[in-house]
Amino acid sequence: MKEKEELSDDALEMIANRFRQMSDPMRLKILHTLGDGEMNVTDLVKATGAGQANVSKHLGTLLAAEIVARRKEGLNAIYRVSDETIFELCAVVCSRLKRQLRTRQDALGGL
Amino acid sequence: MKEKEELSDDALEMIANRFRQMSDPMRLKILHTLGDGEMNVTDLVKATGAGQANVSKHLGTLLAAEIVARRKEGLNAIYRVSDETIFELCAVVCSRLKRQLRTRQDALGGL
DNA sequence: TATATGTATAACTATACAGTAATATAGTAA
DNA sequence: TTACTATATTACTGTATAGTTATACATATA
Repeated sequence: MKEKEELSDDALEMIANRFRQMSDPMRLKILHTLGDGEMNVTDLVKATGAGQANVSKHLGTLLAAEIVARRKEGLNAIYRVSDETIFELCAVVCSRLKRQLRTRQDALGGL
Repeated sequence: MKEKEELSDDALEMIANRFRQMSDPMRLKILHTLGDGEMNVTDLVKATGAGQANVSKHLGTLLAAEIVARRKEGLNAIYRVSDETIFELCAVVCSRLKRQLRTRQDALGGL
């Protein structure tokens, strides 16, 4: 009977790495865009306003982390979100942020 | 009627910042330790094996992000987790990682 | 074949930040 | 007062990485 799940340094590293994938605004933008459905790189470049090389690099890291998947269709590389838990994570963070901001507003009271 | 919640660059930045707080193994270790209950800095230093300045700095950023709270008792600064959603986030990531690793194991099949 | 298009990669720059050592600050005890 | 303890902060170093430019690679088409 263990009092609390122990976390090895390796486990902490893996968990931290997963969060690090989500810690960049541009990657979040790419993932949010892919939430609408699969898309090729060129369209992602247009949708995000980032440079092509930059988008490609972000997709590479997301692919390595198995957060997105890729299929080729002729010249196109079509990406999609393969790990739906990222939306769950974002939902938790978003609602927390909203609550936090609302609390601050309330703190201002009648100002 | 909007097709999908739009996210401003500021919102993306805030969400990314929250994830960034969770993207460091030492901060995760500190938070995991605090999961057992409130603790002062010296005990956190012992529990994590990190340097005092390092722990103090991490606690400072976590405090600024309102993930932990602090109360003073004499010389001691006693910290506790004030944002329980971080455990929710960790739980999602952990179960995802377990599933991912299990899938890879299965991929090896009878090897 | 040559040319154009979509994507990936290499090399580089600039920035952010984790960790450390030394010091400062604040409270306690002698 | 001085000495001690707990915590915070400052200054610095090294490393990781986001973004850019140029280029390479792969596939399609003329």
